[in-house]
Amino acid sequence: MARHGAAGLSLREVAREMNLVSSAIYRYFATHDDLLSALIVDAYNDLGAAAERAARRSRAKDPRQQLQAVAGSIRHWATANPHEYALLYGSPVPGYEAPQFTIEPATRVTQVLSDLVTVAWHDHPHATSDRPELAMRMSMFELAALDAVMPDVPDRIRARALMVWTQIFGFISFELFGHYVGSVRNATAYFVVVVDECAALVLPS
Amino acid sequence: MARHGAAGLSLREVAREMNLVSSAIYRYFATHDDLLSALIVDAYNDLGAAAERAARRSRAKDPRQQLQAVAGSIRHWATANPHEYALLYGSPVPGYEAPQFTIEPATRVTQVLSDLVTVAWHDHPHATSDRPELAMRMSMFELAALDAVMPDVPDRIRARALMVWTQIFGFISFELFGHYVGSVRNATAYFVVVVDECAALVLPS
DNA sequence: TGTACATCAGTGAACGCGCGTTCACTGATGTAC
DNA sequence: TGTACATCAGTGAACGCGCGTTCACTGATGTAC
Repeated sequence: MARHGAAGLSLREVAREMNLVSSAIYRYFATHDDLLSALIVDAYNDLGAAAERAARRSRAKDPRQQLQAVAGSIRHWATANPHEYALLYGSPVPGYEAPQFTIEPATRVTQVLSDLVTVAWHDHPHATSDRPELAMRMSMFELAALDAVMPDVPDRIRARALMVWTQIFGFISFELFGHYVGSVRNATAYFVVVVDECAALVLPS
Repeated sequence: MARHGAAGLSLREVAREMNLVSSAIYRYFATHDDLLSALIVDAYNDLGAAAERAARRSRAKDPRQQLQAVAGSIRHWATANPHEYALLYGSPVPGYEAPQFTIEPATRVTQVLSDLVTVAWHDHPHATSDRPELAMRMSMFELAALDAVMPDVPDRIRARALMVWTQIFGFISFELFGHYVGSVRNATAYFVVVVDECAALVLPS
């Protein structure tokens, strides 16, 4: 229903994009925040579906290429839907608190990355490079939700998987929000290099 | 002048925080965008100064601890000034195009990181771990402004320095914008681990 | 098959609000002679 | 030392605009008998 207007933040703008009068929105959503939540859920599902599709299509390839495929699909989605991306990963909307039911769609894209790392680990358990200091520090912080997400994967790999997740979205945010202007000339090529460096952190070489 | 109101985006809000009537702002800034630019420049300088201070204070320590100090100071500033951080690194303000003179203040914090890597490289030129594939890919993309920034440092280290920069700000954005809720329990401890992993990428071990 | 009524999707006018911007003004401070 | 005038920092009312939200409404579609 609200699929068309996902670009804009304002209720009236969304209505306009759907060729509706502003009050007609209240037929579907009780309040502005409800509309926002629906847009957010829609966007998360759209992104999640894109990542899942990329993972499915690259299933036969080696883990590194799978990561490239998934990361590339995330970046591609973000570039194609910059407003939606900013809605999900940009500054939080002031006064808006995301309700519980937005969490599950948000985890879909994360799940894809986690599964990739988990499968790769199970296939080659000891093949990932490691540094002892990191393992030592692991008791200092705890990963909560990831307990269920990456079963049997050691904490140091989990910590790095979270880093990779951060790196990918940090890259996309920097690129879309203009912080690479003047520093990176070919963002697409640089992204491939970055993802490859990430792969070295969490995947068997 | 505008130092007090750096938290809010709206001209009237800034005026309010300075205990001024909204029209009084026009004594100092011709338009809303000019005010915004001034706030942005102020915030970049504030952040840059904090990072420079951290670098100066940790000059005697080893490169890894210097990186921890600088990264920690960036995160500390962001946590203490979340609105300013969002203004600089969150979603771009719609319709606002940052003028040229905001670029130089923006590079201050980057410069601190670059200098750190450069000095460490010059002290121990061959001590940084390396992977051949990365060096091969380097011809595919080009770093522009960094030519002047990290003299004599090889491209593969430059590429990683940019990754580290991205990782640090990606982390802070994820933390401040709520994407670690449910995944990371002790963000401070995890940040130390992440920065240490970053150090392994660009600094001599 | 035809009439009566309920449901549904959307309209259009109106509200109060905060916004950026303008404009004529006030009153304090500084400078000239 | 005192008066006259210019400069300066800020006031306060007003403007048009887009916003979220309300409310009574219209007209098409579906259901009951």
